[in-house]
Amino acid sequence: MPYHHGNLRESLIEAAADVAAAEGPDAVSLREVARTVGVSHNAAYRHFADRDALMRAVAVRAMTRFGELMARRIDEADGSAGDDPVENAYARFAASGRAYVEFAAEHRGLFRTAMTFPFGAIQPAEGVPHPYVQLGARLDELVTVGAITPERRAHAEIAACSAVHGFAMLWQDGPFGHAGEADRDRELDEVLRVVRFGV
Amino acid sequence: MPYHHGNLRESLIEAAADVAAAEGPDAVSLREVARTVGVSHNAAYRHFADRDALMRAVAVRAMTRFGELMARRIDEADGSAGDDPVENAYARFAASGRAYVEFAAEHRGLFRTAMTFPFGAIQPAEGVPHPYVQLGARLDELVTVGAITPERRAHAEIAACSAVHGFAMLWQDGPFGHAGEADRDRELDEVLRVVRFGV
DNA sequence: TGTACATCAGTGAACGCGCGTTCACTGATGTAC
DNA sequence: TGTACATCAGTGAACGCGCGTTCACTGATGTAC
Repeated sequence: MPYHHGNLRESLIEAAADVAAAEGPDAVSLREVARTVGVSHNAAYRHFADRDALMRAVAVRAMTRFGELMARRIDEADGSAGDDPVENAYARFAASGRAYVEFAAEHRGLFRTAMTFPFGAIQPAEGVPHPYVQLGARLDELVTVGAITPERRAHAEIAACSAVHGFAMLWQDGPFGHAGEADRDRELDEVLRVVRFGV
Repeated sequence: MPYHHGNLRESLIEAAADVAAAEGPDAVSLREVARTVGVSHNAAYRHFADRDALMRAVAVRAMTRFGELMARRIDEADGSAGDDPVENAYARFAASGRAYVEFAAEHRGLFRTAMTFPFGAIQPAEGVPHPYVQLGARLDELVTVGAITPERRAHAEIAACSAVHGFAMLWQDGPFGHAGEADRDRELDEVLRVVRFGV
């Protein structure tokens, strides 16, 4: 073990996210995290002012990764539904919802940590759009393309966010049994279908 | 302050729920709860084996109150939509969803505490049906009455639970701004409308 | 190219804190006779 | 009706623990001359 870790800041964030995934963000302690990384418990103070600063850093990383993943998934979906602009807008909308659930499931610690801060308190890194902004942009697109009326946009947003967020929460800890990734995607598609034909 | 409190068990549960509402279930400590109630910190051990037993008792109370509230709201909605059995079934279904959000909002501490236990681990008191069982019964009713097909029932349940649970979560801590009770009910009705016409 | 020195990134001991839990105890209450 | 005694419901001191944080320190690295 070299005296200088080399990448301590990043390693601490990662270890904190791991604890948060398993036991919740409240259970994260500086000492345990430092122990995991193999460093004395106050080496962390070289990189973070205090425990709260570490948790904020975890949340910022979460928002950044979250925003990146969503942008990528939306991009990948572009054009997948053919030439019809309405279908395309729906495909991009569905992709953003799927990315939401994917991130919550695969990066549980990051997601849960970000959720402990008041909404809007944590912004992604420079250049990465906030996930909720991206979701909102999908709805704007649906309006532009004539799929939903401007008056119904706000309601649609609330319905879409609720469904997607609730699904993400309940799939993991709730009554749905979290069978496998394939089942998850299939059920989520059904939920997104309900949202699409309900709005 | 008399030597015998008289109702210590109940008071401890209530105080624990209050802390859970404000700072989350993880932040509940036996000592603080006892302090709040005005009793020495190990008087609690007369009523609960340990901290976990207290939290379980809070969760059981939560499920019981939750189940009672939902049953009452469903009952109140019965007949409110006229004689059409389909409309009546939808009215009862919507009432159960509204009760879900109402409980999560007005009994935040109880709700959050119940949520910390794995799904199904906590049952309501004798004679009170579990909220999710009641929600399921509403869907069965919709099938019986011919409003949805049996094949779509499972999907409808997931969509309904997701939307309602997500709405409850996001209204409080999320981007929706939790304006007032009236706004909440209006928006929730919109979400329930989306679910109704989506399934 | 070598060396003095500032700076950076870590160590290890110590502090005070609130916590869960246990122990030995005491005040209040109910019941048998 | 009075009294002895078991039982119940509380008190207060103490223990050990892991935590966040601070302090004085040291090893490694980079840079000016």
